[in-house]
Amino acid sequence: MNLKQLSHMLALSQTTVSRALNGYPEVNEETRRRVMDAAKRHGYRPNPSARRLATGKTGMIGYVLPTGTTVDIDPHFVEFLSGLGDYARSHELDLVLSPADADDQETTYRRIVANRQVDAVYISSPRPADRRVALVNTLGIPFIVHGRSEGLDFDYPFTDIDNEGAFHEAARLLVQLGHRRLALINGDGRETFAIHRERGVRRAMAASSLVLGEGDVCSLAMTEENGYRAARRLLERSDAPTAIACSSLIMALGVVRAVRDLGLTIPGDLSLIAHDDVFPWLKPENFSVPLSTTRSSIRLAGARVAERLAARISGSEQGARGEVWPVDLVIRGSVAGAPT
Amino acid sequence: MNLKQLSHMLALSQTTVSRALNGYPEVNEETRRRVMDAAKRHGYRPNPSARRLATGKTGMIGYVLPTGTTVDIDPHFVEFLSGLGDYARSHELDLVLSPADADDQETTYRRIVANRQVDAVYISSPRPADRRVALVNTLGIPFIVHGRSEGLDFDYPFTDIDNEGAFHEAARLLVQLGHRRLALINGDGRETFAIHRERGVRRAMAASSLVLGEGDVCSLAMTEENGYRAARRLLERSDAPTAIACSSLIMALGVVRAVRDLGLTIPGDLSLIAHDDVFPWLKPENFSVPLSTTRSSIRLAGARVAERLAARISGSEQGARGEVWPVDLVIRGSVAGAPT
DNA sequence: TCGAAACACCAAAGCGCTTTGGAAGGCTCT
DNA sequence: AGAGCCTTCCAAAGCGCTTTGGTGTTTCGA
Repeated sequence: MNLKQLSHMLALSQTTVSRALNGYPEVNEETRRRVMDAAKRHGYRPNPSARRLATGKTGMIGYVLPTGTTVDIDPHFVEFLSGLGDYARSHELDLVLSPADADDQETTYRRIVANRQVDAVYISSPRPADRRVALVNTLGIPFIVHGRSEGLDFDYPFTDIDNEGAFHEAARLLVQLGHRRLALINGDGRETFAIHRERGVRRAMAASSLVLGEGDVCSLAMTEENGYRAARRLLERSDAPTAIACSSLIMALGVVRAVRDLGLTIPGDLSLIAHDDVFPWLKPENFSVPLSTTRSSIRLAGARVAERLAARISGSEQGARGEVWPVDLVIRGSVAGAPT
Repeated sequence: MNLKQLSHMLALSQTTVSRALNGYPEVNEETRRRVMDAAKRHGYRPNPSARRLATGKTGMIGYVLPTGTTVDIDPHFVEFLSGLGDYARSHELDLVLSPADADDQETTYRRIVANRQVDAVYISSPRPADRRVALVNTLGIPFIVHGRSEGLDFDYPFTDIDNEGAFHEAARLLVQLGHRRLALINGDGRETFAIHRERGVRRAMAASSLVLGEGDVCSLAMTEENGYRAARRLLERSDAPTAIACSSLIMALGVVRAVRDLGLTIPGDLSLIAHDDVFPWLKPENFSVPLSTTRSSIRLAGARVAERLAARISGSEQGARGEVWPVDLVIRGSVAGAPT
């Protein structure tokens, strides 16, 4: 059932039927009702390929997925996706993932924009002076950055959490509890979020004339194994830290294992605070010693990004507004005063 | 730069240029070279929207993503996606995720097929007599099932791992080691993979005249917390199992925690074998007691599914061939003879 | 009563590609 | 030399929608 058939059946022109269906004003309400009714009754759905050729609108949002045998997709991605999908579903949006060589995403961005494959894109895990952000900005496709870049000479729309503030608060608490030697087990140091978190810790320490030494911060991919290795390295030093801030729950698993392997205890020998993106399958309160966390639901962020993308597509959002969400600090058993 | 401009610039018809570019035989090789050359020089890329309207081919594969605030996307998904993306990238395929109400995926399947939004789809986490499989089969779109359904009155193409065989082997080993009371901490019991795994365990036990009691199998969503709860429930019984087979590494984390909480040890009091889908961020060899596993890379499965989908789209694969991959049994420190 | 504005509708021209149905020219073969 | 066949190209008709640029009919103010 296509438009021609439907309009023929209604003894109307395609123009009128199309307009009736798309809510244009220049059509009699009575006629519109007839058209709407017939469309529903015959299950008419405009062919998206045709509509898309005519309008350029696709009803899809895009994401360039870095791939490669050595590239691991972040497990956070799936939670973000949950939120995004949740919103997208209620607005009849689809998401298209365009796999790209991790080292050459630019080609793919150019392709999807040139081909008008999607109405908008989002960018995640941005880095300082991120070239992808600069690229999509000049290409002129609507976009939202999940996270922030830095040092770009233009403004752009983003949704981020207050990573610096979160880790500032966490470190401040630890310092207040008497800890003098802190360490940070961070994510990939090239990403902005990691930089912000480090900045937060440093700022809190500086307020008490403490410094985070070169060896006190580990920036690694967020795996359990890396958490373990980093913790071992830190804790086996003679001036081992008495408190650690950790960028992910998964790494925290490794930290806990290292602590146990070394015959130490939490929080007796080490206080630990980790960032929690809120996974349904791994909860900080269920750690053998309940884990204090800086908490922010990445799923909600996904929904929000989708919402803003939709708003940008429809034109109801414009400009380069960035929004920064506060992060909760949740205290549980894994922190205590510094050992004397 | 569109076809009309390009053909005009070459003083050829659109027909000829189109055919030259698409490798049709009825065009002079010399001409083809000229066309190809000009196309490359001017960066001509056929507009996919137009091509798609004309041919119906989209260059995309589809996946219906169940969503909802109470629905959690499996973290396995992201690993599968890695593999899929890896293959898709090298074949210029994109993946479109269509979010759907988890309780009504049928509408979405019908929509993407009716709208010809994708060339093929894959279905994951199938259940016995899965309606989605039946649906896409009748809708006539090329598809591959990742996993298997059961009790369908037709054959269909799938790629699955030998879940039954894997858990049969695991249980057989445990029985050989003298264990008499086994338990299974499984995934969602409505899914085929879970049924197969249970079947494997039962078969191995039956061979030694053992049975898996009603209370010896827990079928739950694969979270750390559920692993913990299930293990506690099992281990606090007077006739606690001396060996557990577990369907996921994440649940195994919970099992290990429960064992520790109860003051028991692995493998002294409990032998544990878990299924490992091979996550980069959580490895069985890094468990405090290295975990024995049935191992199968879900990432490779993703790549294989993509490969088969591409083959089906191009027509080079047909029929309902199902393939079942063997699973490795990897013995590590978490298994030992039954306590006496 | 007339002209203008408002209303309700339509024919046809895109959007940019593929594909059908030729057609012109050169070749072979008898 | 003429029939028949390749080879190589082309004009035009789709694909199914939106949108432009109207037309005919009412309504309304002056």
